[in-house]
Amino acid sequence: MAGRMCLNLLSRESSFARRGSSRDRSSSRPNSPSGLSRAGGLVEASLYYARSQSKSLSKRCFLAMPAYHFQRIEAKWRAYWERNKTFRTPDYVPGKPKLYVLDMFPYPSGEGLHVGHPEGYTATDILCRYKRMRGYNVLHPMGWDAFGLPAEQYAVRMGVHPRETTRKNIDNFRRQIQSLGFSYDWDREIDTTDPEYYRWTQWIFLKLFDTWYDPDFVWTDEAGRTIRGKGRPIAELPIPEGVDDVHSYRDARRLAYRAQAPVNWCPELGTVLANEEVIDGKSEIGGHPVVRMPLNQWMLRITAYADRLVEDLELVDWPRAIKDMQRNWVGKSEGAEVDFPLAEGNRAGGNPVARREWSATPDDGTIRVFTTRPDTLFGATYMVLAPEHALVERITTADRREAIAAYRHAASLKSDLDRTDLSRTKTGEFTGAYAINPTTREPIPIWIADYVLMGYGTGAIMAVPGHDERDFAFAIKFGLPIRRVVAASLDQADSPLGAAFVEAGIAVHSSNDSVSLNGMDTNDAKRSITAWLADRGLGRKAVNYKLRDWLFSRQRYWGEPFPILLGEDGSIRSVDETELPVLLPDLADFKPSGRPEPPLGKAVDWVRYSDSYRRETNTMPQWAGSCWYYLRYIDPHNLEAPWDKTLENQWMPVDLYVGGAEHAVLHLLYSRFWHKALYDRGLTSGPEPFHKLVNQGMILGETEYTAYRTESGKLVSADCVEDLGGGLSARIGSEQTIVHAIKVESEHVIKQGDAFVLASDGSIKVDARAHKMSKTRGNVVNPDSVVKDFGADSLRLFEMFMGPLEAVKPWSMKGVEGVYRFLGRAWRMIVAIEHEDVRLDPRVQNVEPTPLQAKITARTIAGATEDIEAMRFNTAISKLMEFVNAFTGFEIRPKSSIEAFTLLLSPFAPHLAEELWELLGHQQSLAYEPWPDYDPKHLIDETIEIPVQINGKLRGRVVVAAGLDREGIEIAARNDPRVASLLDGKTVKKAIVVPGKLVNFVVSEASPE
RNA sequence: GCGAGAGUGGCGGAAUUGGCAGACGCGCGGGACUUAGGAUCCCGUGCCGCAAGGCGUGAGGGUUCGAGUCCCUCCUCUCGCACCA
Repeated sequence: MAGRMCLNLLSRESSFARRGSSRDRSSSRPNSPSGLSRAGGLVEASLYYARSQSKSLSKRCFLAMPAYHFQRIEAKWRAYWERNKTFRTPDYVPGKPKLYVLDMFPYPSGEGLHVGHPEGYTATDILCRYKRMRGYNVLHPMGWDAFGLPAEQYAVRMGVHPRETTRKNIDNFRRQIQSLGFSYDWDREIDTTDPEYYRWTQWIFLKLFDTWYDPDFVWTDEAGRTIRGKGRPIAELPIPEGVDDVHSYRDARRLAYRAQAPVNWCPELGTVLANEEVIDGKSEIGGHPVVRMPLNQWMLRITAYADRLVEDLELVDWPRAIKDMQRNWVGKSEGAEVDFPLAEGNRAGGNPVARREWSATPDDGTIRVFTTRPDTLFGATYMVLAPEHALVERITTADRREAIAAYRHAASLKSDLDRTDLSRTKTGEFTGAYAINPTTREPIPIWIADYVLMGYGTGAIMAVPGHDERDFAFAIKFGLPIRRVVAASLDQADSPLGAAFVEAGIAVHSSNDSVSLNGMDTNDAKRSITAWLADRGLGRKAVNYKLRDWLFSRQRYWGEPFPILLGEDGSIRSVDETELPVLLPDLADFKPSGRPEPPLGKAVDWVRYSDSYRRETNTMPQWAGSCWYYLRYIDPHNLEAPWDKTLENQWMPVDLYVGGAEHAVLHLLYSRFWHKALYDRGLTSGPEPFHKLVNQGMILGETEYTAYRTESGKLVSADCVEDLGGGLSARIGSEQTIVHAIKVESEHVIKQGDAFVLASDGSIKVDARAHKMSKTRGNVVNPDSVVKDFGADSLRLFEMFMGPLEAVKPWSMKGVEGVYRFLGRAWRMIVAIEHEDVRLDPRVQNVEPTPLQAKITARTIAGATEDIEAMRFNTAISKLMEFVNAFTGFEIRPKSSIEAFTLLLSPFAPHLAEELWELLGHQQSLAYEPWPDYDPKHLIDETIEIPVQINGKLRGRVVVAAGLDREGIEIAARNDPRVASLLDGKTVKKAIVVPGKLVNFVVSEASPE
């Protein structure tokens, strides 16, 4: 039976298709928006229907013509916008305020777009379309972040040049993005791999190379802010007397410098990685192991800007979480540096803690430490050096040499992963040497241990086991003395320490013949002891950062070449600006060697610049291009400069920046750093690039129900299942059994209490959750298929209707159908469906709205406008739905209301709205039509319904005049029959009347009868 | 462990400053139109209850005439950081 039905349908469809195609030839342009012949509409529409929807929606009726044919409509208006350059943004329009709305540009992967991309893009597009109608000159560009590892890895795997794959991927991304009808100014499209783009990336690098940071320079910027510290031209760097090698002196102080540094080498990826790209000792991309090795690398001195990067977070309107992450990443901590003299130096005689001058670098006989708790100095009972610390070799005593060497060797083999991931059991070795605690003058043993990191502070610590958890654990393990020097109160000065007491408190047992901290609170104690140390040249206030300088070179092919020449004599020279861009040489073999020599070394002719200079063969990391792309959009075709300064001043800062939270500390910190360096050099007009930042939440796959089954087929309740690393297992009785996950359809699951269980067996709990979309899970939703089945407008609408933009939320195909139905209802509200051609529904008439209609229209305009301004697109859409629900019930639909609705709909579903706008008799695109207005008087009700409560419980409702006073409302409430009967015989102790809100009678429980 | 955020129907989610909990959509139930309906339209739908009514915003306590919203304690989940001295 079903089969026959199908056959019928198919034959009907194919006859339509035949008819369509014969007409097709005679009509000049089926997609021509201007050529929407009213008579041709039917044929055209059915042609599209039969062709493209037959598979997915074949059973949907199309006899009631013309239904909502999104494919015809969307193709038509995309072509219209493109042909008319509707969204081309003039550099400047007199009288129009500017608005710069930026999306994080995508990395064009081979996978194509996923539904997460259009989430942020739709949000910004809605806002841009809205603001254009509000009279703003809106800059809304798009481009491609196309250098980087994945393209190269893919190219290596497939044996195609990355230039080819990149071009193909960009074309595909552009096609997909354009299919969603975003109002980008495509004339401003940029591509970071375009030599005309990366020429300027190299140019900015040269600026960084030409800049040194003067931390004490106090200056006032154009906004009148006083700033301490400035990046200044290297030519202004003062060269001290007695410096012969000016070149080396300068090179060591540039913002871009070469240094031999221990780096994160990832053999699998064949490149070094920045600290930010290493997670738990593994590469962020791919999760490959990373080892530390010393290499000569390009570094960017981001640490010079650490303070300003933190302070200037005050200037921007960003989510608190992102600001916290950045602050955390910079990791500023204030404390003191303290010098501990080695005890061996003492043998020569003299006072080890005699008054002396503080030296910039500690001498051989001194271990310098950084501490945030100088107030606990009296409790330092031993010291620990990082295994890599330079002094270890020298101070280790002969009898400890072997053990120390073994420990250092073992530590060097450990990857960062081993050092952090393994249980926090402390290991270490005693060096045999002692240092002198400058406060107690006691000799204290010096250990090495890998819980002290060479990369932070001075690579050495004073260990205060009484007041630091790590030191406590170490002291317990190795039997080192633990001394209390802080107590919660004075009477606890001698109470034993069962664990480290790390909070602030009162200093105890902290005095010698020249200083006493006893009785001071922690803050005072810090100040006092720091002053005492400074006075003796033994210490000083100090600030430390977790932030490291940015490792900026990669041993890869697909990146920007450095505009740098290396001399035979080891000198470094920049390429002349006029020689930019330094083109990436064509290489047939661009595979990484697996060793730290970059593939560019294979371009022998390219490398050889002259007899005495060869080119730098490292390339820049992927972040380089994205650090400044927002500036290039402003002036994308400028051949003379990266951007015109007047234009920069006019457009910057970016007013709204929308993208994923995964860039919280990488891209967003790096680009702020570049922007500040450019600012210091007078190249940008403000200190911060992005004023308001919004992170869209991740879109998860559809909610899945998972049950668990043992290998013998027995079902196991989900709360017994645990993941013990290797795989899933369940505890049944006393036995541990391997289990497997099986997918359960939602109709076989019911809710019981707060858990889901199998409908067939309530004792078997089932996991219900949405997972991240991934290829392996097979839950990835392809926007192309959504566009094909439901149209771009439906996709856009659903992306916004799912929930708040910032929230993580699961995808739902049913939800897409829901908004698709809404668009269909909107269409049928305006378009006559009983005719064969596309024409206005006769109920849409040029008449005055009724008071009710005027009220609904005004409310919809007011509500939707407010919601769009606040980026609450989900509730804005629900208000449009309410409008449609109301107006489809009206037999007469005033054109003015219908037009207002169409304009309100247009930012969300622009294709459909343009089509309706044309149908309503307008010749031009609605893109610049003024946003609908309303008379506020329609928002005010003449009568309102007020809830009446008795003892806080809703007992009735009364309708009263809107402006009625308290007494009037109370009388009305008392007169409500139901309320009156409930109040009968009871004593009203109090009547709370909130005009316009509610009435609450407080009555005594017992009635005095 | 530290930091941030979030827990509301079967599901996604609404709910100015404390003032009618559950807008809107999905799903589900019923009906209409139909040869047919996975189209469309109409009605219903937090839970318990025949009803009257009662109970309901993770749990417990508090403030208040009144708490999803404010305060305290706890639980769960998500994200970020994680031996940073």
